[in-house]
Amino acid sequence: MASERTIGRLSLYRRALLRLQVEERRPFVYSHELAGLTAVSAAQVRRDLMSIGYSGSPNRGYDIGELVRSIAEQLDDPSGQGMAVVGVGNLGRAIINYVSRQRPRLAVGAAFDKDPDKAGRVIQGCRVYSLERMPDVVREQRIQVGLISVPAGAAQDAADRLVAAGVSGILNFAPASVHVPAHVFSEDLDLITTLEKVAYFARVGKGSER
Amino acid sequence: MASERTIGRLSLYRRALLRLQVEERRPFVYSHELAGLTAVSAAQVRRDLMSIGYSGSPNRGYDIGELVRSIAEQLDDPSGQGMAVVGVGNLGRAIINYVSRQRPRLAVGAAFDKDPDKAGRVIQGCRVYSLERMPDVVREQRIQVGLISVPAGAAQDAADRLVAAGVSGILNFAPASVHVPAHVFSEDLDLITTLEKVAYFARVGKGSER
DNA sequence: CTCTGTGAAGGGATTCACAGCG
DNA sequence: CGCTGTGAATCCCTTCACAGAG
Repeated sequence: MASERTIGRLSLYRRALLRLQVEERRPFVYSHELAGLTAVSAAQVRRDLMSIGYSGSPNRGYDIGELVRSIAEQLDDPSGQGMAVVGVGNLGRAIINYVSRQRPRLAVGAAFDKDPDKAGRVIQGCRVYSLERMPDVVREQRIQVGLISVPAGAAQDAADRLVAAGVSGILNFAPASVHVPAHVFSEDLDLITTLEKVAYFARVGKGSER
Repeated sequence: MASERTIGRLSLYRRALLRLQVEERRPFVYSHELAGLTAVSAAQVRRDLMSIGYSGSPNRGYDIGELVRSIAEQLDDPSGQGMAVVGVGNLGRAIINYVSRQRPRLAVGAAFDKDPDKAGRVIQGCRVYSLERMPDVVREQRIQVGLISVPAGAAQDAADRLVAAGVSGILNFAPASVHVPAHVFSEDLDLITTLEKVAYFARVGKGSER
């Protein structure tokens, strides 16, 4: 129902809302306030909230508590979703670290690396397994999402193994696109490419977004 | 001239082309081959190349060498562009490491951290300065792009300092949107948000892209 | 009044589909 | 033939603008 862009923004809204709830003890927000906090237009915010079927009140705005619950109902799996990281290099370690520190509803439950020396270690509360163990571990821990942080040349193999093991979502940090079957969702998050884009617009100019 | 999306893909194409050039010694590619390597449609590839004014030949495809040069002409600053990282935590270190390992045309020339103990150290060939030194260092090294990898609460301050120091592009990894003046290009690259999006589509399904 | 919810309009980006060429 | 280059069509996303509600 909700589009890819909308889902991304819902996650953004939720974080802003939680911050509002904790820092100020505010019970309501207007669409334009939420917009300001997330660098999105007010009309866009209303559209997005409409798409999850949540309604605010014209004179008080949106009830923050209820809204957070509505968003959670969309985004979160009630039984929790596990994730696994493939590739425990610098970037992989930083990701594990970062994600567990932010404590979202998603936890990195396992890591995999082809280096046998790394297997058996525990990084940031996350055990490292050999690639061969992937099918078992993924099944046992009901892992649905795989993060790929291996070198470019190994990315497709990592994706294939993840798919074979049964994950249905992949976030690929490697500087190479991976191909997956149609039933698997995959997103490439390419640092170098993004960096080159920013450098380009830093040079030729093109106002910021919002 | 070229749109934001197109610029991102040009960077993608270049990387694929360079790999083709090195690994196979192929002189030409067809749009559909380049498309397969980058998870983009063939028509899209042709459109993008058209937008930078490069023309292929109907029977041999595109000359890889010339095409790489054409893309470089668009993307790269002939005199080089410097970058700086603000926030030398786990993520910041991984970024410095990762970027310098990939050796793109962009080099991280300096890092900044508010922790005085970190100032003076050198990480992966990159010196860490105190935040106060930013204006000088940015000017001296002609740094145009700033990467923000500080905690959410410090992101806007980091952005303000970077802008004041004179950068014209910001890539923000912190989980909070930053606001910058219109003449500065800024992109938020939010790991948690992206992760939640992948987890969502892993759960509810929605074929992969391409 | 100032807000929300939303039909309608607008704007981009992507794909279609085909002419033209070697 | 099979490819490129490209107008036209399509699709999706965002914004406009206003009715409706308190």
